[in-house]
Amino acid sequence: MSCGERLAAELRKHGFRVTPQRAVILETIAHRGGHLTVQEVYAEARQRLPGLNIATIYRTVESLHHAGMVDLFSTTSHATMFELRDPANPHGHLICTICERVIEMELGLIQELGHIVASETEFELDAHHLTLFGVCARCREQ
Amino acid sequence: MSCGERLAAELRKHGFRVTPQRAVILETIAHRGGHLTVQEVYAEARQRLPGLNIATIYRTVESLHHAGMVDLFSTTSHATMFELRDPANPHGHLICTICERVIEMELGLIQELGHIVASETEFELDAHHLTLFGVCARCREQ
DNA sequence: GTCACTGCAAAATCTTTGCACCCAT
DNA sequence: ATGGGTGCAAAGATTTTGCAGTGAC
Repeated sequence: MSCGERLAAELRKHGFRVTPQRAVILETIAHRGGHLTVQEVYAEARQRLPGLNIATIYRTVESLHHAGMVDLFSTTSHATMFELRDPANPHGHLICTICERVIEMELGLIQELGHIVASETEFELDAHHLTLFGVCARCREQ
Repeated sequence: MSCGERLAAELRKHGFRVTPQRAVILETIAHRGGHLTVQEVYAEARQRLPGLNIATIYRTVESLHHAGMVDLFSTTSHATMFELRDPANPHGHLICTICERVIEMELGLIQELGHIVASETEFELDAHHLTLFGVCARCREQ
């Protein structure tokens, strides 16, 4: 089963119809991987499917988010970012407030942090989109 | 020295002119305390100083942020939030992704998390505006 | 055939910017 | 008197929404 077919099956499993728009959007997200903004997906996906409207991207991303297929997170700038949720690789994000680079954080570390926070507060971190802000090694040297 | 005078002195120390607009904006922030959006400050401060423009709030907040007097952080919705930086009480934020409530996190906990992250990555968390997303106790019960 | 989905256009937010005037220093 | 700060208006960017038509099921 190809990557596209797998995603289509995933869509149907969640009760979504598999439209050309959604196929292209999902393939774009899967192909680019990592961390994307709506604008980035729009720029790339419209080349593969001219006429694709940006409102469709927003609605698709929102739907996929509700279905648990993508995770959303905020960056220091104003755009909302998101990525495919891969059950095999849950992770978090370290975002550099200087260069805005996004670094992935291992599950083990997230769980460690989650346990500490849970033990000292009544708060339960979401391991699937834990996002921390700070300064990366590269920017700290400068 | 009153609260207003202290903030005015703080402004001058950073090389800012003390205008009526800035005085009102700072007093509003200090009075409301905690976590505010630009729109919230605008709504309240314009009542005290009619004619106050929202662009002034944005410019003031940006200036104060550069001077280290206020911290900015992102929430799940689109508005940027900020608060006065109080050197006597550095802390972080736990934001509930369901009710959007903002809970303060103690410095000790932040430092603990910061050490762990630093030891396992090359990333240095900013203790003055560490923000974590998750689900608060109240929402988890429902 | 249904109705979820899409494109389009318009609007709603949030934020930034150019410019002329004003006032804190 | 200087130039940093402000108001105003306009633009920019991101995101949402109403509506009519279309295509996946």
